Amino acid sequence: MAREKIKIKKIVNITARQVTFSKRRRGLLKKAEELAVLCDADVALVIFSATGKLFEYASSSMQELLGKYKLHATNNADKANEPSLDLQLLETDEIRMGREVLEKNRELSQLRGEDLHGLSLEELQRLESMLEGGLHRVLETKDERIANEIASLQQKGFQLMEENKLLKQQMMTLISKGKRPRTMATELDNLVTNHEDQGQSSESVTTNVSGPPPEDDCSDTALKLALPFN
Amino acid sequence: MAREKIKIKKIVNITARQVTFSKRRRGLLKKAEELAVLCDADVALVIFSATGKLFEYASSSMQELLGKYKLHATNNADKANEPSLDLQLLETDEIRMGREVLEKNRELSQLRGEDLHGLSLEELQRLESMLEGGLHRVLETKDERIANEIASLQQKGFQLMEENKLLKQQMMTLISKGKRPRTMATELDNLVTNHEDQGQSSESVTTNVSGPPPEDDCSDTALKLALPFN
DNA sequence: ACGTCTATTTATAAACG
DNA sequence: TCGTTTATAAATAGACG
Repeated sequence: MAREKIKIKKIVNITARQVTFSKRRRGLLKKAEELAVLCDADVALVIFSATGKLFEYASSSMQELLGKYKLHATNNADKANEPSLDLQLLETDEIRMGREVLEKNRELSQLRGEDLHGLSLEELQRLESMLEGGLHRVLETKDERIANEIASLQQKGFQLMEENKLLKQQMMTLISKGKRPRTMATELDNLVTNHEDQGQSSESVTTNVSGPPPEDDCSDTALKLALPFN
Repeated sequence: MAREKIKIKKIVNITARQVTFSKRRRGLLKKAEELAVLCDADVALVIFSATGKLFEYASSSMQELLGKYKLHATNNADKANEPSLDLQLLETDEIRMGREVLEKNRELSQLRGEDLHGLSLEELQRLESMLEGGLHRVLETKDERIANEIASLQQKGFQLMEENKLLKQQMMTLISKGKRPRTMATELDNLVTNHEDQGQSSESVTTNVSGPPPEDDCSDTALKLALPFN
């Protein structure tokens, strides 16, 4: 309900669908709560995303509400059916779930290309475009992720080079002054504090620098810093 | 949300509360349905008025949805509570099947490329090769099927050409002998019996030949015979 | 994915019949 | 208790970062 009016039918673009889902979901949950508060009503709202994630709101205990609902539902159904319907419902639920499992398995094995012999040409086409779409989106996100990792590595590498340059300068200064470290701790103190005086974009680096084994040379330190992302 | 802004707290005036309830209830039900349709989500909404009247919406079967909800709830609750949380419906079969459905759904939506954000690079690679494999096999069987259809069509076409050639010869023979048909039936009899003496692989054709309109020329007959496979 | 912005569409509070 | 109207508050589609 904004910029453009939209038809109320499944949004085809997956990204747009997910965005709309998260916006409208929040709106719906909010309105459910408002109704419960304003009008002193009992409200239970259960939402499953297409991907199976669960979102819920209940003005009181969800269990309680669902129990109450079940009473109403079975009461109304009893008018048409025999009274022992509750047990029947449970059975059919199981059966339905069993069917669902079978159906999902068939779909999965078709997508894996395992059980294609009963399918018409049209169904094969449908499978094909579904697989192509999925593959396309997988490659997209993979590429994106890889690009990010590369960029991140480059960034870290650049920071490390800067670090190393500074560290070498500090070393040279120390050496040229003829100083000799009394303890490793004090030397490191000097390195860090001096570096903070000169570096501008060094917050993240200085945090990482806390307490490296003094025996390591620079390249080894670089390796350690590059590791923290998988 | 109109004329005046209102605080979200219980409306004291009873009449106003009931009016607001009926308005907002309709709005909420509408929005619940919109969310389900737009985003392909499963939505269940249960509303009890303060007076105990029931209003509900479910994008599919309410029973199914509530079953699904119970599974999620028990899954999450099991982590923190002892398993005896839900006394009524701890049928292990149901829960196991439900878990299976959830799992299958997740897999399916990943294969469709919809829910890729939680995945590692390795998992993406695995998805990619699975999709590629599936696509490969689908294309294979599709190509195979298409090749078969083409070969079949060519075969039939060849047979039909042979048929036509023979029919024309028969026609020519009849005409050159100066014969004139007394009845259509006898002429057709001649055509068919003569043809069966010479043709070898003509079973399927002769069965189709029963009772064609005699006004048709040869090309039209060929058209009719070419139809029976889709 | 998530937050922000903005132009529009929707929902709705109050009033009236 | 309803439906209708109307002015205003909210929700949100699309765009951007």
